[in-house]
Amino acid sequence: MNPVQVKKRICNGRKKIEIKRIEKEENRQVCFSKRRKGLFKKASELSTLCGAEVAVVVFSLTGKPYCFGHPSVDHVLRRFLSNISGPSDTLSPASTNCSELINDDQLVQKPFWWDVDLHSLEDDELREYEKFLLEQQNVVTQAVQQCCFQAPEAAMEQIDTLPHTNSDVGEADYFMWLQQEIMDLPDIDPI
Amino acid sequence: MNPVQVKKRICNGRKKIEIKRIEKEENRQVCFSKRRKGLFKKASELSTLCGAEVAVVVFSLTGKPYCFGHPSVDHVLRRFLSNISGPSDTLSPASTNCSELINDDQLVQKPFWWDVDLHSLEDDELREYEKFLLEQQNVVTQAVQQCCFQAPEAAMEQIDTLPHTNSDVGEADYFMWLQQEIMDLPDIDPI
DNA sequence: GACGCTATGATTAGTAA
DNA sequence: CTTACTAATCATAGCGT
Repeated sequence: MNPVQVKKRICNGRKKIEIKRIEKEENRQVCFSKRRKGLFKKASELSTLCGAEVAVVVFSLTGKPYCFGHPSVDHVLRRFLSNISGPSDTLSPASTNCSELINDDQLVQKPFWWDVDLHSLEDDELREYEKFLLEQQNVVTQAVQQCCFQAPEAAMEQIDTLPHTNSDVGEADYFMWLQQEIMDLPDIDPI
Repeated sequence: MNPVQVKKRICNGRKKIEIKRIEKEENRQVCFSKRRKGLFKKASELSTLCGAEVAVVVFSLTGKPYCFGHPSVDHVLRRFLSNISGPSDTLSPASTNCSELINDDQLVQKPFWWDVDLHSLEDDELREYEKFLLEQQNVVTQAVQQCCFQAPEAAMEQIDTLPHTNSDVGEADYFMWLQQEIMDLPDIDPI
């Protein structure tokens, strides 16, 4: 090994990585390939060591799909989807093989689709989510309080002036529903 | 630190791992918890660094589901399932144009995945959602108040005793994040 | 594109609290 | 069920091939 090579080797090694988008196209490509491989390996080890069922699905920026699963991607996704409820239930045929889960009411706590895995959120997304919760809650509590301590008609007006959510999807429907709720409930316990 | 402790510490450290099922129940449990966390972190890094879409679904031996996804589990799984099930799929049309969304950063204001289309919810689901918001909000506001008016340490303890969400998925991660948030923010305006 | 290399940072097994 | 700790092992960035 000559001195030049030694010097180069010294400059090698992983720098402390900053977790943000890699701008350089080629580096990003290489990093994706390596880390995808590493991710699949980790998933494999987890399933082997702990007897867990794992499925991983990855889409590259170019839209190419990669997947890993134990005992199979299909098996795990079917099991998972059978637990999920919500508007996306066009996937229901996939749940046919999960009778043991569906029939066992004791064991299965069926999480609603809005039961968020907060670990998956980036920091800014978490802050946005907190903000979202605050606003939504503000709307609900104020509306209920209005209903309890004032005339329902006043509550109606109040709702329209409340700070809304950051969602443009279904917002109108939400408030329509909320107003209906307040009208329908004769007695609401103050919060 | 007494000599006994020192001796024990010397025996610490990771042994060369053999990738096979961990027989000892407790060790397997701990290992699962740690490696699941690590797996999700890796997945998160992959999506951030390389702009990839990633979904990870894990079932523990006890049947408890955990999931991670960016931009969301649902999004990635829909895309995946629509890809493998062919053009005449049973999925909603909304899932077919993912690549367009991704490539058009300027035009598309990508809605956060929690921006719920409330109109699509059944009545009981709406009530559940309201309950979910109330509980989540309760946790957040009380925690923030604790942080503002008491010592952060007291807030930490308080958080553990707060009513949790109805979600078993990611609950622990949420509180982990919340605690981290409170520790990181030097100044929080009281609500 | 993929693979080999290697210093370095990241992960984690075993354990105790 | 978590969390902290430490040393041993692993993963990988930036190279070259």
